[in-house]
Amino acid sequence: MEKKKFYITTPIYYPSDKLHIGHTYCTVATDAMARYKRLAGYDVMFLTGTDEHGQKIEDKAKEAGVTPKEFVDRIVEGPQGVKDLWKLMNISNDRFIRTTDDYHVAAVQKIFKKMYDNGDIYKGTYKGKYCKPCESFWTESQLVDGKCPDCGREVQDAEEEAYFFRLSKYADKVRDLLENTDFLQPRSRVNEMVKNFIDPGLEDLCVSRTSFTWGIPVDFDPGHVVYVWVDALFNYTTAMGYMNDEHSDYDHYWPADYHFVGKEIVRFHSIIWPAMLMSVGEPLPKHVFGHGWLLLDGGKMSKSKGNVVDPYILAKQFGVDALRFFLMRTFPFGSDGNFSNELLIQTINTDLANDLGNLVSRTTAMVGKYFGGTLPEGCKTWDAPEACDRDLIAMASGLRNAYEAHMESCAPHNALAETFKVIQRANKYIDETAPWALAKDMDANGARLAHVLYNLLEATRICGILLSPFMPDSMAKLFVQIGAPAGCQTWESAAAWGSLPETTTVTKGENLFPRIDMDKALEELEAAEAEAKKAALPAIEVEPQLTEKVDFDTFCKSDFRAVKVKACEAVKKSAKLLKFTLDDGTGVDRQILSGIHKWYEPEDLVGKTLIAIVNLPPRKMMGLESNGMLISAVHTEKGEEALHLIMVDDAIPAGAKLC
RNA sequence: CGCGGGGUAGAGCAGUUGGUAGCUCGUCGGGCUCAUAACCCGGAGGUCGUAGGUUCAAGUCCUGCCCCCGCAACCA
Repeated sequence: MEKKKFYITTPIYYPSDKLHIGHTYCTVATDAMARYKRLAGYDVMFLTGTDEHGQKIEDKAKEAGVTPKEFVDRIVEGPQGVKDLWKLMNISNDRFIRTTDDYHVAAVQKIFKKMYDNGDIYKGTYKGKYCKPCESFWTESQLVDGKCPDCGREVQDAEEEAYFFRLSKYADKVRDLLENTDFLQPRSRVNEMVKNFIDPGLEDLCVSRTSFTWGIPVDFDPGHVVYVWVDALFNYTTAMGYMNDEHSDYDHYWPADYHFVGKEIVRFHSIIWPAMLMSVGEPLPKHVFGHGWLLLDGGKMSKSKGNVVDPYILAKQFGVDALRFFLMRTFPFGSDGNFSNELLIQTINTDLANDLGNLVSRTTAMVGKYFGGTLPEGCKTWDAPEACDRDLIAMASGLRNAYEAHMESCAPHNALAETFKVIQRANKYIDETAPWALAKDMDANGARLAHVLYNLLEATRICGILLSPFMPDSMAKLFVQIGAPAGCQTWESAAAWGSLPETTTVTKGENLFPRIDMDKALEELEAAEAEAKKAALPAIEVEPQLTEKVDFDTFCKSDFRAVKVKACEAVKKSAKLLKFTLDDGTGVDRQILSGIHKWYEPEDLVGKTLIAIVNLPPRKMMGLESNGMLISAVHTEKGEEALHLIMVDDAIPAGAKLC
């Protein structure tokens, strides 16, 4: 029988900046779901990608002095870029689409034309507010105090020729889809969409722009580019081969089973997307799931607040699997959650180190200690099971079904909670059966002991299978440690108690999840964040040039001279000051104080030829008189001030005037 | 203003179709020693924002009010 297909997507992310923990959250969730479905025997297609067009990217690229394509290339393909991040996070996407890919561009043009030909896209005028200096259109609601949100200047009414999509035509059908099917999940999002957007009446959607060029051109009307949502939303189909020959599995995988999206773009996916698909006559995706946000200190995470969390730092510090697990275990998938480093560490310690890691550790240690690593034959069965045996076996055997139900309703946090109940039950089982007591008389209790340990390995194995979509690498290690061969790592075997061969050999390996020292880890995190922040600063910065002019005479009044350092010493009790004794060509030593100890040691400067301005009025510093000022070049490097004394050719005699 | 979400033990959160209020951390006490100073058991601690209502029964349904957060065309 052919396998059932399952097609799931993440949003395509907007690469105007580095991705943060929020994007990671969504992608990890999608990945866990995809892996779960593969485990359960589905033919899975998992798509992610990047949405690379639009004004903002055009602007950012200009700022960086590169072309838009170069700009997105760096963020998508470059070091610590999008693809790097997904590789690091062990994301198992089958395909990756970039909206700048040729086949997608061509397909979108065809799609646009198709909707134009069938009358759902028409040419009209886009009325809005226009800011002349910024050359930007704004809607009424975007304005800040009635002024341009970018520059704060006055805006004026303006019209622009644009194409519109007849969204209004599909209002009733979309309403029906939202209200009477389980298309949009969780259910609470339905109200939000209907009340906010459909009830007030759906307006036609502007789907082209002329105010910028970084987009897919409308091929039959030069000057217009396709507005982002037509461009972006159809990625889910073009990546499968819709309207292009790059891929050929559109018929196989479409419609998508799930679009996982953040709650802020639910609207586009639940209203505009179905409407456009209706227009082109293609089947609708089965479900859109709008998940919650990760909040920081109860507020939104954003670049402008400067409070984004960097997944690279966390993964490096705690491990990829621990981070993946934390994200899925802690936050109810449909609602917002409060992210904190403390919570992350606590979750890792409680669930992974204390409960799971320790369970594996104590179990394998005992099999090693009491049986040399291999349990004897016959340990699978026991004639007179005790209550705790039955309880553990029942819980572990029933786990897969409970887990499956939660995964099917997109509640990975609950699936994990169920799994950890079994792990906790297993730890308790050790206390109840007290294997160390049984081991004292192996002749009498050896068989019972072997059975107890077998039960523990089995419970662990089942949990390991069900945790593997969340922590693939760690569970692979776990299977090695408990001696579970491939045949008993399957979905089927997760519901079949007793799958583990009786005489497999356990290997006590390294700790799967080391316990984390909270204070120390927080300190290290802080340091890593500070470092990252520093690295993000511009490499070299210099003071902006002055625009105010000085007249020539004023300039000439400044007397710059070459001077030679006869002696130089640090000023006592001063962190910064160096005292220079200089030959300025007059025959009388000149003393100048300069606050540059941070950059130079006095002994290194003796004999150098420097430049000083010599007709500044004398000034006292730390009780010493300074007659003039040494000239240096200053700039900022990675946020730190840098300074270089101007040193000139030693052939220049002391006292030579600069002009 | 509108719309959405939230207000549950010291902190952070769960609570599906209304039926004895749970979890993690912390705290207090006990047990165990196989294990990653981990594990197991028990105690203390909540008038479930507030005022009403429906009901034999409400954190859970209805109404009013108070406080917090988010959204309003491209930040998951």
